[in-house]
Amino acid sequence: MRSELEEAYGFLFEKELIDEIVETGTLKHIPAGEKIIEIGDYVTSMPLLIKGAIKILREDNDGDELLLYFLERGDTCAMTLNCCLGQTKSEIRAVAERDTTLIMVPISKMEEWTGKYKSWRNFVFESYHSRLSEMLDTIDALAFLNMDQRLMRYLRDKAKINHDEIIQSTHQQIAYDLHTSRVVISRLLKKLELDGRISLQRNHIKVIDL
Amino acid sequence: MRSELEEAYGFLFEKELIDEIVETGTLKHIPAGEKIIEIGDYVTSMPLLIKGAIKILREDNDGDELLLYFLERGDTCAMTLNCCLGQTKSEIRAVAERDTTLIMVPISKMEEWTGKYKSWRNFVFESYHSRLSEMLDTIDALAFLNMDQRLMRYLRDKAKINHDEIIQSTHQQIAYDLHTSRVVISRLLKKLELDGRISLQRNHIKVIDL
DNA sequence: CCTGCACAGTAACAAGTGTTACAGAGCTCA
DNA sequence: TGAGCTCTGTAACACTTGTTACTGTGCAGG
Repeated sequence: MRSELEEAYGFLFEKELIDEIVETGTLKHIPAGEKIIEIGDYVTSMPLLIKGAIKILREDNDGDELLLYFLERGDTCAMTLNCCLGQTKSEIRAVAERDTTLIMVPISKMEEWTGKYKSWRNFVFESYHSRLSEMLDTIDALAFLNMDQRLMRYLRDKAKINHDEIIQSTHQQIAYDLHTSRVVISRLLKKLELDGRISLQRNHIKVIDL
Repeated sequence: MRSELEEAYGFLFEKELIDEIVETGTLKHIPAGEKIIEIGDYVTSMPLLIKGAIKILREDNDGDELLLYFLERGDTCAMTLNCCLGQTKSEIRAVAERDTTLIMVPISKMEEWTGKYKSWRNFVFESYHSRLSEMLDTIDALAFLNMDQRLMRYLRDKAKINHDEIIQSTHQQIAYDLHTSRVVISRLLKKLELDGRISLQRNHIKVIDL
């Protein structure tokens, strides 16, 4: 655990803080596709992402979903921070995008470290900062982009987060993430293929030039 | 300044912190409609809202606007916090929705107080928390609501923030905030009037039941 | 009072997106 | 090999939203 923690966070946290994390945190492996946090869950520990990737989803009353953003190594979930500090239920769902390794830190330590370690404070603020930026990007996409551009952005992000130009998704899964219908995605993907920007196979998409 | 500060924040901050704010902060009055922060500005002090209301706008490359949310007394702008801490340019525009009074606190104090005062830390975290929640609401509205529902939500919020069921706006101004066209707003407002939910006059709208 | 302007109402049409329906292609497993 | 399933492609249509154009109304200033 220590070595993994040092690799992902060593340049951020001082040694004493790393020691405390190793002491109180627990390592957790999550296979791809598995749910990590569900809407309405009470969150009692905060995840530090060591390896893998997580996608954060919003859901409305009718069960319709929307992808908010992805998290990578070195990230934490500001939404979870939010819940921990506010002692409220989770407003979002978190799903492992790939096989993922986390360190779970009990929230009881949060307040203590925030007063004690400047590096921890900076990390928490930096997390909020990143997450606000990602939310702004999401809002921009929703407000200012058409579905074809949102789809391109999605494919770019997905290829990047998985370090793979082959995207293993069905049209239906993409439609859920973008909160639209499968037919719309098929239509637009076909158009992107005709434009030579992607190539389509059953169950996966190869990004060529987006 | 002290009395106003105590009225708006006294229940939050300890006396020593209030003293420091009084010492280093400057009071600022902004008339309704005036710009407070422009996109791209470097932000060097943090506003504490004493009186009035502010609206926070996002803009895309074509100059199209979108209202993100309103701020009221006791709020601060997490976006500004963001900029201060990250030393980056403002990603948003802030405009006085009504005549507004602020206390501007230089960012140099921020880091110091964050280590020193637990109440300040809580306030900053609480601000991030509120703003993330508002952003989530905005995303929900964009992703899950039709324009008629977004318009109703807008009118409700606007009436609430101004403590007035008369909304002093032209259709064009509303269209800008919701990032749509004047014709669309006129159409939907007329429908709301026919449903008995609002009444329309030149340059203002009266909320009846939303 | 008249002129000019901003604002609001409305129609007709265009574009983008969502829905329904169906067909065919590819995979799995008996 | 064939049955059953999932996934994809496509057509036809409906709905929401955006655009253009024109009209009328109310207000301000000369």
